Amino acid sequence: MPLGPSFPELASLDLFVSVVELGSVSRAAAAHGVAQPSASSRIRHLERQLGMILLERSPSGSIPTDAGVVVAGWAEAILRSAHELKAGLQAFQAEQSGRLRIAASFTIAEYLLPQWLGRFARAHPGDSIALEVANSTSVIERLHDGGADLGFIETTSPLTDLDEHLVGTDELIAVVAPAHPWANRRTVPVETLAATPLVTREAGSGTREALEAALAALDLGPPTAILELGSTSAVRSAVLDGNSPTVISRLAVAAELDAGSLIEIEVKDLAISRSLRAVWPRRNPLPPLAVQLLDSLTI
Amino acid sequence: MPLGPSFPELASLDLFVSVVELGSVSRAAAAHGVAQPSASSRIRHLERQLGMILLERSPSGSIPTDAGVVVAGWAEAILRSAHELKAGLQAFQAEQSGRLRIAASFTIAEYLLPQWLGRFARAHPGDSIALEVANSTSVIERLHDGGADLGFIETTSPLTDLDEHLVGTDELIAVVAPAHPWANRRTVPVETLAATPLVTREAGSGTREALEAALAALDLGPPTAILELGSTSAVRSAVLDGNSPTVISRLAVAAELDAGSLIEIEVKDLAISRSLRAVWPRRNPLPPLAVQLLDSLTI
DNA sequence: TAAGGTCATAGCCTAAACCTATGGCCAATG
DNA sequence: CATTGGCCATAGGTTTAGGCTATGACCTTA
Repeated sequence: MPLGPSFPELASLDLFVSVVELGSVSRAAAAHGVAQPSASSRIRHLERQLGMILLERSPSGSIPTDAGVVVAGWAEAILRSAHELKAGLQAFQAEQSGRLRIAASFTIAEYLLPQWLGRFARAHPGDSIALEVANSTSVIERLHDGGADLGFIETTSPLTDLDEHLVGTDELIAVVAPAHPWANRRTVPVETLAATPLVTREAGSGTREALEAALAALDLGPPTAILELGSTSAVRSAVLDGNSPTVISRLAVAAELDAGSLIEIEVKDLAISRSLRAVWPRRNPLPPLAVQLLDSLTI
Repeated sequence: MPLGPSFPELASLDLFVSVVELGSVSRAAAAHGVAQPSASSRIRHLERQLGMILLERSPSGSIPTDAGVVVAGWAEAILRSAHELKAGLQAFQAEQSGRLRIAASFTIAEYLLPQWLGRFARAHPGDSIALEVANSTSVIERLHDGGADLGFIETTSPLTDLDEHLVGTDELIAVVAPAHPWANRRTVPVETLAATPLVTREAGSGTREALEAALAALDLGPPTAILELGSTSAVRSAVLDGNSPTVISRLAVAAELDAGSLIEIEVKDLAISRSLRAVWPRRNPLPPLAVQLLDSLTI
């Protein structure tokens, strides 16, 4: 669902948070490289959008009202995510030039790395990090041919010639919308799942292949697809307001499970889990920046 | 630090995520209530800002490129926070009209409630929640005079006539920037802390009073203030690039501790911790919506 | 009392964003 | 094979939002 037409812009929230931090509109304006009247006007516009007074102006500066303090706290959460995106983008664009070159698989790059890189970038300003997103086999290839210093992959198979470090786990789980009949049962036999039309990713995707392999191991055929979509997001939102289940990475729906907008269904005898590992060439010494990144992940 | 001049707007990211979810620019445009060419142009603008192709266009719709999938995942994190702010704002503005009226103290409203309300609002669309922010004694007053159904406070004192439920803990801790001499020691005696000029909140603030009370209990005088600031944010950023310690709520600096941009200093013999409690009038039955909210906090 | 900081207002101007109308393209359908 | 109906892109015109400079009113501090 869209955010609505009169939602404040990131730039305005950013400016407002700066005002709160720096204690005056003028200083915040300077920090953002705009003229003071512009900043003043933006803040007033923001106040009208939100329908509340955020700052108490005085000739000696501006301090936030009670409402302002609260809104600033909320805005900071948004800005934190924005900085994470920025860090991720910079890593993306650095590509070949970085001091630390990371290759990561899809799921990790999408749901975990932004947070990790965001933290890391704030703690190591000035260090540049390059990020390449690929599938697991390509990640390993990049490590061997020297195109990357550190890799992140999800895999079940043993690794040769690579040192590794466990950084998390992922799991494929069945989920339905709260209105679905399964939502009250919370558990179904695997045969029922296999016989139910699912929303799925397209044939050939890692998620779908893992599911089909797990079913085949139980002598069950592949599930029929009632809807076949090209991205995890599309699958998720189709399940959110549709009435079909899907089997999807837990990481991709963690927020929805938390919020209760999707319900996890336990499937008896079906457990598809993958370790998330940091990997690097056994012989090459790990660059110092990589060591620090790994340290920051294990604290 | 500001986000930079050419950071994508929230509206553009929102639109792009919709395109990924809905599978076509046209549908996303309709969902956002703008004309298709406008949406198309916004997306192209976004692509030029980020310096990468996000969508693969075709006469049958648009699907994200690899980079697009990753960026969409990152953008979703920002939008999640934005929706939390929106939920908080709506609760703020509902004020008297809501079906569930919450009164919360500062720290909780700023650092915990947005997340809680964000989840809750997504799981209970249509229910309106009113939020009032005040200090702990006012919160209790609001419960007694019927102005609020449910309160959230941090307190150490026992409560009369109120039922309560523990929802977390807060703690005042000493922190310094990584460049500060204490950063390597990680621990100092309480006498040293008491003798060191600190960045503090203004006199009368809850944080400062709690610190002074804890020091007084050890027969130590109040700390001298090298800098006295009117908001938690201001204190935090002063410590971030200054060279003085502060004593501050752990919740307020959790992200910075994670990132390593602030270092926690253990102070021997000094432990100032407060329980965070949900409270409500003992006699009045808790409204059903309040029960559901409390349930969602304890899962 | 003068100086230096605060924020607000006024007036102008530019640039960005929107809309409607149109055209090219492909896929599904008769 | 042609037609229809979805998709996206382009063009041109209009509006609006946001920026800047210049100025004024106000308070604090030296």
